[in-house]
Amino acid sequence: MRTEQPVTIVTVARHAGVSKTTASDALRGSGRVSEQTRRRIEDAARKLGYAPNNSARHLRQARTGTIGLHLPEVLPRSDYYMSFVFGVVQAATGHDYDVTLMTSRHGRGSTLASKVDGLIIGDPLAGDPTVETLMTSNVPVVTCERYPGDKTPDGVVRSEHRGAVRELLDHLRTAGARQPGLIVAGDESDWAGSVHSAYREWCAEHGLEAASSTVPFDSTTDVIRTAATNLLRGEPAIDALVCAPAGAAAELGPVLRGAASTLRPGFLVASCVDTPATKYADPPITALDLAPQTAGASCADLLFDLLTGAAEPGTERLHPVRLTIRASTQP
Amino acid sequence: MRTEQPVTIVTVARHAGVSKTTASDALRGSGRVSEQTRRRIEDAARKLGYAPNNSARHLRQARTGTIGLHLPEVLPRSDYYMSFVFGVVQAATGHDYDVTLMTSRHGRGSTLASKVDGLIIGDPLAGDPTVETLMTSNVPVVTCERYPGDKTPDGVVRSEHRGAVRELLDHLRTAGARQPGLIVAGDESDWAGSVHSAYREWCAEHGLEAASSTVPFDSTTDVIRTAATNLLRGEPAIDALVCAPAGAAAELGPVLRGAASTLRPGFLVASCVDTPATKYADPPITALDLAPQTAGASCADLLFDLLTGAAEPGTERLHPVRLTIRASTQP
DNA sequence: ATGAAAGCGCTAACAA
DNA sequence: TTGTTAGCGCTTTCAT
Repeated sequence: MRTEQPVTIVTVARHAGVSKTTASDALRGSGRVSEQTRRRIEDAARKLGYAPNNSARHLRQARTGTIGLHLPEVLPRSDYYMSFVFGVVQAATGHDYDVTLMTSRHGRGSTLASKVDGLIIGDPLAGDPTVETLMTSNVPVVTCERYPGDKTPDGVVRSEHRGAVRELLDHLRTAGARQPGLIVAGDESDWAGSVHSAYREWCAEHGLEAASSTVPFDSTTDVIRTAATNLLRGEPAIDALVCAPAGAAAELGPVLRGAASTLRPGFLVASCVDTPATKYADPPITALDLAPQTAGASCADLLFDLLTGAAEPGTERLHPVRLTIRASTQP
Repeated sequence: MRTEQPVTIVTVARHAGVSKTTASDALRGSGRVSEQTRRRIEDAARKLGYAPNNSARHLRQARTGTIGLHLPEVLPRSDYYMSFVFGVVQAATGHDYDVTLMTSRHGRGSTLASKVDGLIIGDPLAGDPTVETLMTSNVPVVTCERYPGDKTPDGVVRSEHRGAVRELLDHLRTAGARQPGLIVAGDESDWAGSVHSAYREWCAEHGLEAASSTVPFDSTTDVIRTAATNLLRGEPAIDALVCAPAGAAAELGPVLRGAASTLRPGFLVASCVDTPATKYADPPITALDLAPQTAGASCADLLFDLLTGAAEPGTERLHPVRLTIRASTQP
């Protein structure tokens, strides 16, 4: 039965014998009405099954109560993003905001951003036209990791990837690795760029030649395996492999088993992104835990602070990353 | 500079020298205005950077232009859901709907559903209180897979899992398996229930004793490995293992390598859900491709049809599933 | 402590 | 083909 006519705030007000205004104030707890009438109004609302009309509310308040979330459409190995999404939704919900998803399929034009109060962009890739459009919208934008393009977002949540990678490399060295190689995504993302340059820097400091292979951001396992195979073939001295695309290290099994027999035994493997796949690989893989869910929540919190004025435009917040050592780096 | 006053439809109308209504009609292409003035209005709109106010539009039209998407918050092995989400968003965007995510953290009460025109529930689990609330909302609901509770949703997109599982089992038999075992999620989800009962049925028809182990829907790899180990220990005759939780088969490596040495060689493995993890496991694992992205799109399409009256409440649409044979079942 | 009135931006109904 | 008017449901002045 979808014929029942909608319950508006006037319905409630009438039932409670008060005016629109009083009903509104009571239901939002503005502290303007007496305890007694407030209770009466709340009872009426509950009994009638009143639900506020958000379009009306937002029209009046000149806001939408919604934040947009853009993610790169990377389908393989999406545990990171899924956690990130849940983190954003959880925190946004806590601040009474809804979250609508915008992929790169959403139309261009500023129309996109006109429906939200703010935007969160997870891993903004340089050159993604949708991201470029969103970055120049007139609502506050928070990115997870810096945007490698011209515009600067209003807020950034980022991690000390450089330091974390160095820590990981130091650990490998301690574990006996002499020449670690790197598989890394291209420089479209700030994260991948940081990983790559931290690696090169570390190699230089230790008098090693950097041995890395760059793959596209959304590489499938095929591509990564080929890259690994070629890297190991081209640089026979490599005795440890660090893998930057999320969870991809876990998929290198065939390559590494082959390598372990032709190269030296005790070959080490590590990942720059921890996922269920790395945690439960055989053997479990040492990885950097990027805590995506907390990162997502942090983005939503920062955006909220920007919207309420609690944070200044230009704010950067650091999000902790933790090295998790597992069997794959314990020879 | 966020001080510039907003461009409304009146601004556009004034600039084009027409009335509000004409501007509105022109911009929405109602075919009421002359080609000439339409062009003039569109130019003005573009020049002014006009973007329609959705709250106002939706208030007027008594709809929100938004559909809610609820997913079980299953963090491990989330490739399936991520693809599903992108499918929903893509199709919804095509129909000019936004998608907002609702996890089980969203408050109870009908408030939840009052902000959307319709709901999509991916894998509704019996007993999830949020799902129960959503199911009794007064907007159309589409579920992916049937809801194992009392209420019936307005639309269902589902697959012939029973038939697919039988096909998979037949394939295993052809490949030489005499006694396939099953790891399956509990009956909170219709999908898991179907898989389980199809398995039992098939076993009965072939004069075999069903050897299955039930794990929670959101089991981590730990739990699944333990279940597999116990199952293999308890039923030594098992020479093939079918795994129902998404992608989990790929994480059974250690268990199966152990099994392969103590049990008969040529042990077969298959998964009821294809994911990158099964595709790129070592060896690649035979799996049922549930095509989650298309499934998501299908849900959004059905919901749209229900909203526009193009589909009757109670509609069920079938979504194809394909058996993908890989090395893990070719001894 | 409460009410009355105005108006957010838009579209549908009614005129011209 | 175009314009005028009313009103969606709500919150925010401004009065009382």
